[in-house]
Amino acid sequence: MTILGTPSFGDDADRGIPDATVARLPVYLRALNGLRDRGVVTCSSNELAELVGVNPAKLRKDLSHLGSYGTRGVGYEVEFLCHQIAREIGQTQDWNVVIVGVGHLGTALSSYQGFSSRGIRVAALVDADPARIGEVVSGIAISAVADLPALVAEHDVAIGVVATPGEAAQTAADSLVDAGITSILNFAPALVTVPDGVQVRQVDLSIELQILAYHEQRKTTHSAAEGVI
Amino acid sequence: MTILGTPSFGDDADRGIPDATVARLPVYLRALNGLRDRGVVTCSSNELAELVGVNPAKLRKDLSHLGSYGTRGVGYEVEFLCHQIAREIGQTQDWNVVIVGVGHLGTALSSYQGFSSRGIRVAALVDADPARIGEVVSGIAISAVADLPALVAEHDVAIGVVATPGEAAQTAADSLVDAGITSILNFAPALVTVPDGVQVRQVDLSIELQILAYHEQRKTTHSAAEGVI
DNA sequence: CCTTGTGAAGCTGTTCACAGCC
DNA sequence: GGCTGTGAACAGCTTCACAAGG
Repeated sequence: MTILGTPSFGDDADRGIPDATVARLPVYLRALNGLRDRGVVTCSSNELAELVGVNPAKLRKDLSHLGSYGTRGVGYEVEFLCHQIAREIGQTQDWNVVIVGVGHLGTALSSYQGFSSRGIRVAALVDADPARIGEVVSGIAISAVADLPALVAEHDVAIGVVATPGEAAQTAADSLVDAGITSILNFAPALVTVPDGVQVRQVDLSIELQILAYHEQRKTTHSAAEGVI
Repeated sequence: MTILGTPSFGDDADRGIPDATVARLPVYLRALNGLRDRGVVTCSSNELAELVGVNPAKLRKDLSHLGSYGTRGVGYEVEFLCHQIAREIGQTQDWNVVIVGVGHLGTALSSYQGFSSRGIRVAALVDADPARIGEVVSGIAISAVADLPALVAEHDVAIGVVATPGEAAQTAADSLVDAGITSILNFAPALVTVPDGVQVRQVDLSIELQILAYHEQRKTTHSAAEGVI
């Protein structure tokens, strides 16, 4: 879950799809890919909604933002819908990313199976530790931070991933911005600030756990004060 | 960001804090801890809001759900507010978690600095590969999946983390449920289904990247059709 | 003065329910 | 008949703006 809002995205009233829908399209696409791989040809909104755990009406409204790609009385053609969603969220092209920080987390990300299967290619790894430069991780040689601008240009990198310790996150983000990156995914447990026009999505693994902990706590603190009639 | 809603949380109208607020409290708490460590005694809603990047009014409304802990004309006392938020989100006690799947991701999570600093203790590691049982990772010996119920009981584990490959995620979740776990954080790129009463939060690292890719694509596809007057 | 706390307004997202079409 | 697409109602969250209080 991404916590912070994305204030001031720059361009406004275009023909944009609602944020909430954009966040769900990849989920739909994964389910549809699964169906296609199993040879399913068509699929109703009810079936797909059940599969991904959302309300069927919401699913239809989401899909309606892409166009009228369903057939009344029948449903959606799986193959065709896959293609349309993939086009909309930019999965027809591969996206090259660079990971800054090759610790445990960076290593895990560089070999994350969820990336390769979805058009995301880890094109380069960068680490601040000079001793690690040249070391090969997941088939990629680690480069120096100073090489970022060259790497970005060479591999046409559009997105930077910060996987450093918290203290180094801001420095890493700054290096990415200096190298011309305008979209950053930050896994470090720290808030980073960037210039206007640069997108940051914050993924804080401990916050997710804390949300679960909050609900757990409420479960146990539940035997307390019950309303008297 | 967590994508899917959390339908049917079981108990409803209690005195619950809105979900959106719960998701932000840990962010506020981190910022406040930082301020406290730097010796800051009081803090206005404007300052804190600026720090974490939210609207000041939203911050005040969020905090008002905890009680009236501010002083008009002055602000909030940092130390006191830390304590109140920590109490509310259950950070006064340590939460023990078990990680299922000790690949790169599981290893990264087991040593994630963001956990230990926030009351989350990795109490046990479990892997399906018999060859890895007994191996020590981040100071913890890997156990067998069959030992889950015993581990959960012994360490009073409240939350399970799934860090397996996608194919194994459902099996891992099932094992956790069987062991009595009712809160699961799933990092595998796969949807898992669980019985009613069990909470799942899905963290899909590639979805976050795809959302960024969508916005990147819109930036570049922008030179197209501009409205004619 | 200052800043909090909060009604009220506004906005975004969700759900319902049904018309339209196959 | 079944299912999509969508207006309309609804719910929840955000923002404004200001009264209340130090």
